[in-house]
Amino acid sequence: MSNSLDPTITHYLSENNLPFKDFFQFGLSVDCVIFGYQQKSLKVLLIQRGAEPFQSKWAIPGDLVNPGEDLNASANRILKHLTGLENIFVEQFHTFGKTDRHPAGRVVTVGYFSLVRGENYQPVASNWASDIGWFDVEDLPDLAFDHSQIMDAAINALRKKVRTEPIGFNLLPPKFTLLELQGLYEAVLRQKFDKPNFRKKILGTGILIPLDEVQQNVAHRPAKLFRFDLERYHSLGREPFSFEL
Amino acid sequence: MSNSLDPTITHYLSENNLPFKDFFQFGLSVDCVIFGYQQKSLKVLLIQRGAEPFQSKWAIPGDLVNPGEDLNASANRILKHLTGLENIFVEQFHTFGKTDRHPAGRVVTVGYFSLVRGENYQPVASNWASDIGWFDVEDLPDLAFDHSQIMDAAINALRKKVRTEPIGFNLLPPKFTLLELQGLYEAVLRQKFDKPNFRKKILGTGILIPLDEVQQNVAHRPAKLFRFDLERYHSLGREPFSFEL
DNA sequence: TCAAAAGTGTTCCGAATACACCCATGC
DNA sequence: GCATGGGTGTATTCGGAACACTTTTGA
Repeated sequence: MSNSLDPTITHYLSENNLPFKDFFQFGLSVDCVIFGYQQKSLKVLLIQRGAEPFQSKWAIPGDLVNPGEDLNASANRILKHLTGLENIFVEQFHTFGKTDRHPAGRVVTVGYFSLVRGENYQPVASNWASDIGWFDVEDLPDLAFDHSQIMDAAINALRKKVRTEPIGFNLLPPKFTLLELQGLYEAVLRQKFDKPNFRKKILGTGILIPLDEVQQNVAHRPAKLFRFDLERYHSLGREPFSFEL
Repeated sequence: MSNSLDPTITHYLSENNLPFKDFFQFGLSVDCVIFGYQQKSLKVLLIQRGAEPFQSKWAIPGDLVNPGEDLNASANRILKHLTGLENIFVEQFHTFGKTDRHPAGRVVTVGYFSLVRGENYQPVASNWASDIGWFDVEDLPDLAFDHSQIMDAAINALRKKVRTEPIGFNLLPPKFTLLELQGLYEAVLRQKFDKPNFRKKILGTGILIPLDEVQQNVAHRPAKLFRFDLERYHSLGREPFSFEL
């Protein structure tokens, strides 16, 4: 990475009598809202801060971006650090840059949300987290910084995205039943669906592959297992005009 | 804005043997893709760079964020500066932070897109633009930096948003005909619509107010004028489950 | 009277909805 | 047997697509 200056920038700075350092003085962080689906509820993974400011407050996991690190790499690093998982679904949704959002100075944070399966993560104690845990999205504690606002935006982004793209599968194990899938959508969208119609709709898309496997050890008729077919999804034509999703 | 340090940050830095300055060394800019609708086509406003790097290349208008300035304020400042307009539709869509995206160093840019009506702007020459002009989105020149990528993302964000929320009206004058509205959607979505069905669908939403006015001096039956009713829109219940917009 | 665009009505079809009903398993 | 969830079929309704048609203006 070069330290030479962009003539455009220097020109601008001298025109406006501004010292150079003021313009490369931003702190940059990534915050990652990690969603999970457990006990038929949508959950988020939060950490409890181990230091001031906001010591002992719950917060969205995040970290400063390293100077030579891409934003996505930063988000993946946080996920790896916290859950031990790699190659999981992660997506940027909004950047928060209010001047007063961080008491230490101008720190702009890029918000990501991530979807992980079940509880198969490694909770890792760290220097910046005294505790870590899953919270129901319907019952969240007060959060540090502007994290409540970031959380709201993340949940809205998830709800919006889940309606138009088949990302919900990232919250389920690779093999799942249709009623598990329905429960997931009901939890995310806070909405009940009719079982027969849900089946028809999902199966009608052709993006689910029925497996030759069924549930084991259940006190009722065992359900057939399915898996999501990403290839078939991509080979579909889409997007009618709806205007009001 | 305080210059005191976040103990979390300093702790982290000392733990990792990293100098403080490395973490507040980010440059931050805002790039604003300005869309317009003219001659039945979707256009964007570009500037021609007056300085290196990428001198004389076309680029998305943007600027460094001032230290005490919110991101949205920055976007609005750029719009005001370039078009003379205030209070116009603007929305953040994505943040671009590849380490090598700017030759001068680590500059992260927050992408916004904006919708303006017709050509009622004041093209302003400036120290960082040698020229300025509208380009058809279907026929764009090579752009400076990673701006082609940013432009693609902006167009996709607009297409996605225009399907689910009534933002298209920001590209039209306050009073418009249904066929003008239809032409706008056709240009943005690259798709033809059936006139009778389009009318029924739009009118059926109840978000358009018919005015007691018609077109003047047209060589055919003059069309009724309508305006968009934001209040009525907000008082609507929405969102069925579509999964495939 | 003709061109051009505005505006309406009707038919058809497929998807979404609302149900009623049967099936397989563990206890 | 019976409780529990798995799974299917059908009738109805609603909205979208296709398209034929009439109306109003300027030239």
